[in-house]
Amino acid sequence: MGTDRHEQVLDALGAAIANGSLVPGTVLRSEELQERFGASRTVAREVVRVLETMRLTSSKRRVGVIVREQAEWNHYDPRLIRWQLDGPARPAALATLNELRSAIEPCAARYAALRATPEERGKLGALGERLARTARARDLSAFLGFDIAFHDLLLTASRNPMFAQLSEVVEEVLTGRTGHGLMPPEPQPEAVALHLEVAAAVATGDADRAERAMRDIVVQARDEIAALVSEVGPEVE
Amino acid sequence: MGTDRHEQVLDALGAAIANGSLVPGTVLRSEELQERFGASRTVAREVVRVLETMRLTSSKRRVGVIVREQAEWNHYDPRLIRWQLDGPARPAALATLNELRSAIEPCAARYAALRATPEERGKLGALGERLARTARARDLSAFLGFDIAFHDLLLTASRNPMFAQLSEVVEEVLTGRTGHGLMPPEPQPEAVALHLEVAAAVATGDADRAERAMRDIVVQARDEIAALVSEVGPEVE
DNA sequence: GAAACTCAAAAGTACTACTTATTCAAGATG
DNA sequence: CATCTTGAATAAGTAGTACTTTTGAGTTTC
Repeated sequence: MGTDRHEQVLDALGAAIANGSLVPGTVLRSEELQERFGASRTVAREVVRVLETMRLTSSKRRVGVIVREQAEWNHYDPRLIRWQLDGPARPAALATLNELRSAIEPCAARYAALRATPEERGKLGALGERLARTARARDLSAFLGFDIAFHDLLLTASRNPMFAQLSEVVEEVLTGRTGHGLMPPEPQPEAVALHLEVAAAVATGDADRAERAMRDIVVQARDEIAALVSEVGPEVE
Repeated sequence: MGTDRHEQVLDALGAAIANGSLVPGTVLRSEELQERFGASRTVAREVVRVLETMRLTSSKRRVGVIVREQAEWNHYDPRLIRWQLDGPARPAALATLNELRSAIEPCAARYAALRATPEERGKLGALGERLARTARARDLSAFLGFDIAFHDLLLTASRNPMFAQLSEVVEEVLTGRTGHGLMPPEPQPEAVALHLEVAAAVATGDADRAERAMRDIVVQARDEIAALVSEVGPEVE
């Protein structure tokens, strides 16, 4: 297995902090952690080190390991994102991530139009076509797959490593959306057209047009979600 | 001192990876690391653990510690950002970070208009005023301070922890810009007016207007930098 | 030549001993 | 009585040794 002792304990303790079971300010002693998780001193120490670099905790001599305020956490750590998505705050986490992606993607589209390789431009067009085909066929799961591939490729082609890293986030948001009834039962023709528009703009290197089309996409998604959420009431922070 | 052994070795090794001294694919054995940095086994192991969680390295039994590809790194880790900014790739890193902030801030302005507390709205207006005053007085360093405070407050008021975390990034970009002659010798009246526009839009809760004004700000900054860089030639990736 | 088997190398785990910094409190000093 | 000093207790930090597990690579066997 790829799950050694270290990872098990890290997941357990990290998730406990991420989902609020261990409120900020809580003080843990490393000896206490060894008992609670049946881990050796070595494992406990290394787990604490990792949590410290994720800024979930800070260690002080003579005091112990202190759970930090949420505002201090490194919210971009993939592990933390995972823990939050798997916890009770999943809806709030998805909302946060969706806001992030809606901010990034139009800008990523712009730079993709300026910097994508010829291969990437071609492949983006091909993905757009497949997107349109699966939409017509109402094959929702295939559509999702191509949608994710489309957005991932665009982020990669932006040649900005910080944008590219958000592929996982976009994938999570897109799948999370279809999985929770936050998507119409069949892909909207408008959205498909906009994807083709983005691909065309990238193909011709039209940065402004690519950005505008992608902004339309995320705005549309935002409005849809807002409409659906308003029926239930907004999520608390 | 706050600099214990662990941190020293982490900084040394992390920086070496971040600035490319240790190219991806390089294999390090933990024993080798102990010698090179004169560190104990404990320290060497914990440092490797941390680098692993930052996705700068991966460890495999029977092989060693492998330096990962840049694309796999967690580029949002504050430490990694620091190492890159302090290394030879500083210009490229600043460009990447500037693209990130220019993507985020308009969106952050939108949500700040929707979710800021009354106190925050007031304080933002006050900062806008001080910004205008120092601009008129041509006090560039005071202007920078208020500028940073303005953008930080806006990000915080967006109530999105992932946006709020980028305060450090914005601070770095803004200071890096003035520090390297990438700013006019005195603040541009247009930029100041746009900041006041953002503050006014947030005060009245006008999301669209806040987003638009902030977008104008980052676009203006982008064009200025592009104009100055084009004289020297574009930075390589 | 392919599959199974063995061996050794290096990371992972565990444990013990020692060092250092920091808090808290008792006691000295003004 | 207040304040400063000192020291002891505590918990994290560092060091080192011993043992376990995984796995890549060479070797044997069919």
